[in-house]
Amino acid sequence: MTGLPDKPSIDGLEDRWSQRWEDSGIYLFDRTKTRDQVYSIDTPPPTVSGSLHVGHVFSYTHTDCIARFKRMRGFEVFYPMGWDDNGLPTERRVQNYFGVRCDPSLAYEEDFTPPDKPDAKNQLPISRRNFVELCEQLTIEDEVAFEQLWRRLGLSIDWTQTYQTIDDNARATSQRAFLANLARGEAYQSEAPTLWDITFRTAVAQAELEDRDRPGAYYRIGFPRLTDDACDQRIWIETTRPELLAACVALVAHPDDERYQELFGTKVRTPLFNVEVPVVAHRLADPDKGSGIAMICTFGDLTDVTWWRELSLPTRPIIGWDGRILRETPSWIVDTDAQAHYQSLAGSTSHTAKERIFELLVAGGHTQGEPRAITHPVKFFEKGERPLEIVTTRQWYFTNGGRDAEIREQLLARGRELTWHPEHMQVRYENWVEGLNGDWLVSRQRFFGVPIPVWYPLDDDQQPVFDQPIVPADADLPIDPSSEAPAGFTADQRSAPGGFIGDPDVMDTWATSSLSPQIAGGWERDQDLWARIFPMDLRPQAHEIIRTWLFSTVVRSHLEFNCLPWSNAAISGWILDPDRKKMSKSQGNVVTPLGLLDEHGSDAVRYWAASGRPGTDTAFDVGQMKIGRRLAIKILNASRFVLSNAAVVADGEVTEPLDQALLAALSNTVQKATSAFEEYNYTRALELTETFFWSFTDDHVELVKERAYGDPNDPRTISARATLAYVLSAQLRLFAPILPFVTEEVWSWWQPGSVHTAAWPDPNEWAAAVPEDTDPQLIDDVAAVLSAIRRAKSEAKVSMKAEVASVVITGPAQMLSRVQRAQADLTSAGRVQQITYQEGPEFSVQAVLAD
RNA sequence: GGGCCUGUAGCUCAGUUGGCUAGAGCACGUCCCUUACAAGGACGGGGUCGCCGGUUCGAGCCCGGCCGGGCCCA
Repeated sequence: MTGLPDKPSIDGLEDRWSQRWEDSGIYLFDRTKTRDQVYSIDTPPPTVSGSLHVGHVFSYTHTDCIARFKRMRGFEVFYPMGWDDNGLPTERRVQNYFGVRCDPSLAYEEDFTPPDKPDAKNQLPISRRNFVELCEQLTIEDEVAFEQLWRRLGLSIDWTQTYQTIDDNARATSQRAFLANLARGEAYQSEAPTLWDITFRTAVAQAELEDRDRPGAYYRIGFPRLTDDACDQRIWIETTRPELLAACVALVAHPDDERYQELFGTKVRTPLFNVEVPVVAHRLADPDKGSGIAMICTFGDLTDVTWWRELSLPTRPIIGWDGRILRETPSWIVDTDAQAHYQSLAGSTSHTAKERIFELLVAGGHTQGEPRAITHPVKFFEKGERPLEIVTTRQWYFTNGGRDAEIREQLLARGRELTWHPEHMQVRYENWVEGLNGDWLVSRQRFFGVPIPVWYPLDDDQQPVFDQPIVPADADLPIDPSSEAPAGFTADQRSAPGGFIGDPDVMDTWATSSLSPQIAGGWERDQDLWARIFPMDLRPQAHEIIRTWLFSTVVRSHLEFNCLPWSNAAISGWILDPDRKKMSKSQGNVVTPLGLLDEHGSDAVRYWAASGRPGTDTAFDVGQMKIGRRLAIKILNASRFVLSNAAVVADGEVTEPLDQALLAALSNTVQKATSAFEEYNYTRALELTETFFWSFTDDHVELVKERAYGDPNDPRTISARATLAYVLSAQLRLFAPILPFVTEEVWSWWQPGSVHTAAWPDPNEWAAAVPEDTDPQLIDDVAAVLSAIRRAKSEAKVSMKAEVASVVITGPAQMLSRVQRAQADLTSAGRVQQITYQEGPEFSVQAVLAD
């Protein structure tokens, strides 16, 4: 006990207590505990190449409230923090910051120092390993700042369990898991049509797609029929991508479409390029779209890919990896005029090619009218700015149920096995899994990521033998195949006939972050730790990454361990700005988290965060923080009052009915708040606690004030003080998960140890002090009378100290008898000279003020 | 187009398995400088629970339709 301050303040509590918690190590994970005693949390690693915003503060607070609750419930909480520094955002920052770019073909330079003056236009090419080192260097600075913010916010993280998604451990874990998938046949390579971002020049997975509405136009193109060369009967199709005409492999209509029945099985000729293509039928052709008949190209969209695959159509690619029309005239264009047409398009972007081909179509009379403008959804890489193309490349995939009904069923079952908070978020998982249209494409043609840990032998013609990948030994992980040689080879055999090459690609960011339980929990690195924490208890995260992070983590765990990675998923909502829109970047940057914590105090900001229910989007509301701040101050002041009455004598006998009723009401509150917290509803728990607290300070404290000030040997005084002590202790513990700083401060005034390692209150804790038949209703009845007396004074515009000559209370007999048992407290709190009781059906109070 | 969530006081939100006269805080108004707290406190006004219909003794809650907002997926 450090004694009571004269003028308590909540300012400065954050620095003081976060330092003490660090010094005393109360959040460190105790490795002697076994799995059943542990509560383990798979914390989302924030992306470090940006800045934290209020949305982070919001959701991380939710998790911390749960962590603190579980800790007080007696669990040993495993609560690590990770930093997600792997991936594109960091790459771009490093390029700009240091003026370098990654060239994986270069060799590692030992003592590389980046240019003094970064030249953004003339970036210095460096090896992947050097590039990665710069990424690590830059992200460390961010991570320090992030950690400080989290400490300031009061997250009860074990800072010795921190990881980065690009550190040695994460890379080794990611590669180890990849190799395990490879050995079991769950990772495989395939040469296949792939969604491709032409800006970043990398493959993109289904999970990274987004549809954006873009203006486009239907171009009408006539295809002459082969059979009717006598008359000019043409098939008119409408397409939004006329520039792919040279890549056309067929026309397609719905099998039931009456208009085209006679055409199925016949052939037509592409205008301008004179290539014969069949007319085919497929259920995916939409009779209501355009003219109901469409051209199939290599590849205009994903439906083209489906048609190509299901109808065994030829492959006629004309788009290169840079998104431009291939320069070389394709072999299937044989006619001289057709070749000339093609050459007039070669090398141009799809935009230019589109304009050019329209001119050609007009000149040749192959089109009718002007293009018909429309707005249609176009697929984009979520981080990209140009429409995706589809190109055929060799890529690595993980099985994820997208092509295998059995695995899909198993993963759907995992989704049902998981406990979702709130429940309805499971639907998003189901929708996603049911809508998968292929396996998980994990290879990326980027640099700052975890390298795919394989090499390929080169044959005598220097051609890689892709189906015989060379894998590293587990002990050598992590490896970088672009700078290290596989066992049995020397470095100078790289790229030589009979030698080897490394796989140039890195893995998708999600391929590594989907292993966050494995990375943080020591899988294959620290089996002792792993056995104590896995499967984990909780995955907290936002709802927009259910399809990515949550799903991919379930996939990896299912494949590797045949179980769920955690039993609960708590999905947090978003922060909305006052216009009900998702808090935008510009808004978020104006309101910096640190500024908020400075201005309102951490407890106040946490209060605001905790008032947003799990899964519910919440408005950014400074008003709510002000309420939180007021609550924290109120806790300080009320506690000071309670403790200044030497209420520390907690073992005194509780004899007064009012006190007993209060303790009974407290038990109700504790019981309800506990259930709410057990259901991850920290908002409800807070609300219950807060409601009890305000009636405690407004009514109970006022009622017992005089009695508490009385003779320390008077049983009535002892009862008051003992009750205040019970109630204060319980309330501090109830508030502790939400308001860790102010509760710890008050706790330190009179209790040993930390409130955060104290036991969560039990509804039966003070049962011995409360007779069985105690009715907590007494509290509400007395409060109602007190309130009526105050109303009389307020209406008379007199001070609350004013004397009341007489009070007549009318109400049902049972109520009157309850009030009567607290009469002495009532008369002293209301300064009432005389109380009389009158039985009646309706409750009413008549107060006559003294002169 | 399909799915999910959501609509309650001027604002932000509670409202348990359907159950007396629908709650809280903020804001607003009136009052009170009271020995825990004036950056406080007491008291008060304020709602056709989005709209229409149905089930029920009884609907903010359950069912159907419509309207508005949001998200996910096509």
